[in-house]
Amino acid sequence: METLRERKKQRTRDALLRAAVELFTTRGYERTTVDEIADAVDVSQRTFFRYYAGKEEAALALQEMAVARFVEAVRERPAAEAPMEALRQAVLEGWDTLGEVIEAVVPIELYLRMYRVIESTPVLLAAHLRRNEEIEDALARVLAAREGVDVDADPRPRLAVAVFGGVMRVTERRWGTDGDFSLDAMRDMTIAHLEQVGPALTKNWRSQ
Amino acid sequence: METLRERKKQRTRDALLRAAVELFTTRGYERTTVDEIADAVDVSQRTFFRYYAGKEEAALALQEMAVARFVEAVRERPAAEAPMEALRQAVLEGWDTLGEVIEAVVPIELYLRMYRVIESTPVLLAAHLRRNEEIEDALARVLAAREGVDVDADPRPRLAVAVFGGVMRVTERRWGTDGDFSLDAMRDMTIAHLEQVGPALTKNWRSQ
DNA sequence: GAGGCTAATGACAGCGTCTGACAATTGACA
DNA sequence: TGTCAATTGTCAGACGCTGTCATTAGCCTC
Repeated sequence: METLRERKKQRTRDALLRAAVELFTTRGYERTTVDEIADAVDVSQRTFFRYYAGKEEAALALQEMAVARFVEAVRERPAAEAPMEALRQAVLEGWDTLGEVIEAVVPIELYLRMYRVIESTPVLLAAHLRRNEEIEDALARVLAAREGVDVDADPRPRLAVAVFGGVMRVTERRWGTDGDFSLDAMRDMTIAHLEQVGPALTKNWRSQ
Repeated sequence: METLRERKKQRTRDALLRAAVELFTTRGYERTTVDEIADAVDVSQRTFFRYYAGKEEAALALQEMAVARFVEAVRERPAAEAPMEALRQAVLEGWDTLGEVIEAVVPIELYLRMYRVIESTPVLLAAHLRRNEEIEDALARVLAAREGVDVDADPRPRLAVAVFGGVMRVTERRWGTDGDFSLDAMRDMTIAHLEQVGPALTKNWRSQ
């Protein structure tokens, strides 16, 4: 079992995250200060920075949990699967099991609201996109290993992952701005968009 | 002809940009302060912020010039061209005429060095990626108009642009880290990567 | 070409993020 | 229980950025 010290740390860590997300989703990211977050948990500002490298990191922490799950899912996909299909299956798995990961810390509802905050806050969106690139890099390595090619010499792993990432970004954005803001809607949109990539690149858009 | 006031403003604007890029590429982005930039041009810190919204904007200003050119090139492509081909031609045009745009303010050499600074500085890379998304949005509208489809209802314009953007990002990254850091190398790599997108998505990587 | 008008600048004060340093507190473990 | 190490609070300060107001400098009219 864990030591008392570790449990205490985990508790303040979670409390800080909860307080931060709560404030971000109500008052907005820019208009909540680190002092307010620290005060809400009754710790010093300095302590906040010991748990999170900055406001940004706290704002993206939930996303990070979901993403870690997704990358793990890709790693565990059967080696026989084609690269794009492995990514597709893993991301769908991710959406289906999102609840388990998030609910351990905050209600899923808060996660969804936080999503929109990220999308509508320039500095957060920027940080989110940069993080996406790091993930794409990791995924390219996984795919390259699966297929037995050199990720630094052969551009195909990175290209495939970049295309997939691009499609997912389009999906994310439409999800955040369109009407149906549910996990099911996200699932359906993911499938639909992945099916239309091919046609969008090659076919004539007007003949429809 | 321009008034004296306008010429003076343009001169300080350029001087600030030159000083900023000069310092960023030698001392590094994080380790140069706004005060240092302002001092180098002999203006107050407050004046710097009147010309550039922040350090970030000054760091990305050169990129911004090149990108504006590229978007304009896409707009002027013949309407008969297929979407992806229009993007391809425009970006190649962009690389070929880069010198004209940049040399008006700083030597092209500085632009190339600044490129690597952006790529290796987390906050700058993040801002760069977010800006890319804004550009992709604009491009999607252009393509949609060309093809006569609704950009909000039909996902294909955004998907096509996202794929193109993803490929360009992979190219940028390899360009910055690989050996040959010249505009010609960038040109060749762009062509090669665009040719390999299709195969990377559909074909079996091992049968080669 | 003198004077009034307006735009540009400088100087100053202040807020918020983030870091380093040191002292005080609190849990771990013999 | 007493020692050691980890965690926290406090303080000082750097840096980015903004609002405010007085000062300067170009512009335009009479």
